[in-house]
Amino acid sequence: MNEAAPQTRIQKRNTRVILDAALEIFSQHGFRGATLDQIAQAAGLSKPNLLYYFPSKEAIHVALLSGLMDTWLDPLRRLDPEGDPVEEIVGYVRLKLQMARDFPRESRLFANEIVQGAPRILDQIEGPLKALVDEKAAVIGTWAEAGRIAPLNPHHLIFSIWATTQHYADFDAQVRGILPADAAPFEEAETFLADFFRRALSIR
Amino acid sequence: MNEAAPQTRIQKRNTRVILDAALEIFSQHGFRGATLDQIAQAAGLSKPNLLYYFPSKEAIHVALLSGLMDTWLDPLRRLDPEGDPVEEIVGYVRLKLQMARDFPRESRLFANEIVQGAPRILDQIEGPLKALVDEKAAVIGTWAEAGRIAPLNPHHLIFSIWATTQHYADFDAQVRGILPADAAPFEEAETFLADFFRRALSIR
DNA sequence: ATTTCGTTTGACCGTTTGGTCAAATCCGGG
DNA sequence: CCCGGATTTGACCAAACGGTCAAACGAAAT
Repeated sequence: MNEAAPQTRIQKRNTRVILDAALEIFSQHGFRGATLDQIAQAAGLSKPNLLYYFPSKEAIHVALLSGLMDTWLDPLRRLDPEGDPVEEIVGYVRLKLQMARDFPRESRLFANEIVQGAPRILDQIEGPLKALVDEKAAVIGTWAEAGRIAPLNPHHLIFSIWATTQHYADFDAQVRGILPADAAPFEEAETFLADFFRRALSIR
Repeated sequence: MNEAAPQTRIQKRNTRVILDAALEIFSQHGFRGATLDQIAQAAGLSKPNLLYYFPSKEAIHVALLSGLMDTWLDPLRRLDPEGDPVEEIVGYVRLKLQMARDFPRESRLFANEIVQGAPRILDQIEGPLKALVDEKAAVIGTWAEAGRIAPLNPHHLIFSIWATTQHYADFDAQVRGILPADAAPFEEAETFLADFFRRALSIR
């Protein structure tokens, strides 16, 4: 079997269906809390059929995580060293919040994994993720040194952006439990976070 | 059995030992990922002995969550309406960050629970937690209206404090994977967050 | 029509898991 | 020292779980 090149279109379709179902289940229950039967049912397939496309439960999980990592990092990659510093960062905040709104399952998948020590993706964190963050932190650092934004630790600034935006996906249950029933968390958050980061960053 | 008043001192000791062991295991693996055998071993007791003190695995989990909720909310309760607005809020940030540093297991326990939809504590969130947050948000709201801090949505300001501080406990694996090996995440975070919130809040 | 290869499944297996129970052990008060 | 209730445990159970396998099915090509 040629693993590098997935062949038939039915194979492509089923792996997609499986990964989507697995995302739904894993993000809701975590790796250990999810069962192959649940994933199989959500995918509309039988359990042995799942294991025809993926060798194990863990293989599905790993495939999900590494396949999603790129998408997840994309907004940060777009932070432009040539742009206006405050607008670039606030724009990144907005993009990240939109991702939390539009892809909450992906956010919770990572959250589940990292809260439990990131056993399956620690190497990806220490490798490509760290490299990208270091690169962009350096950009923000030069902005700070040039006096174009407030002098704040760039790495921790990035952490604060991740924390505040992903909060609305990962802790959705808490946010909605506290806000009034008719509130629109993500719309309110967009206004708040844009103001908030703009105030913290701009030099006056 | 009188449930309202735990009797013997051996009962008190063992329930404490069990809850501490359960905190360790649940916070590392989540509810579904933790096993009674793991908890029993961590507590130095046999599995049937655990179930002599608690009727079920879920009962241990619930006891932990509700017992910790009070402690967890204490810093917010101390936010003083009569104090200096910016200093009160920055002080709250500091306290919350210290809790993340000193009680990461508690933080991760809640994180695990809420990420998965808070099925076991949704009523506590919508009840006492919401009440306290609404009360303190109102205080912050009057500060904002009086022009003593920047005009920011109080509820979302509180969310941003929770998100940024708990991030260092819940996503510790990621933070340490990205920061240099010799970094001191919590010390850096204290400086960063104090500056950050002070800049965002203060009127200049 | 037959071959061939990709796909699907019912039945099954060994292990793990939460929980039970009767019997044994411990321990303080009389 | 003895008694009765509190405590502890080895043995056990049923269900759930991840995973296997041989057999059946499907469809396209010859």
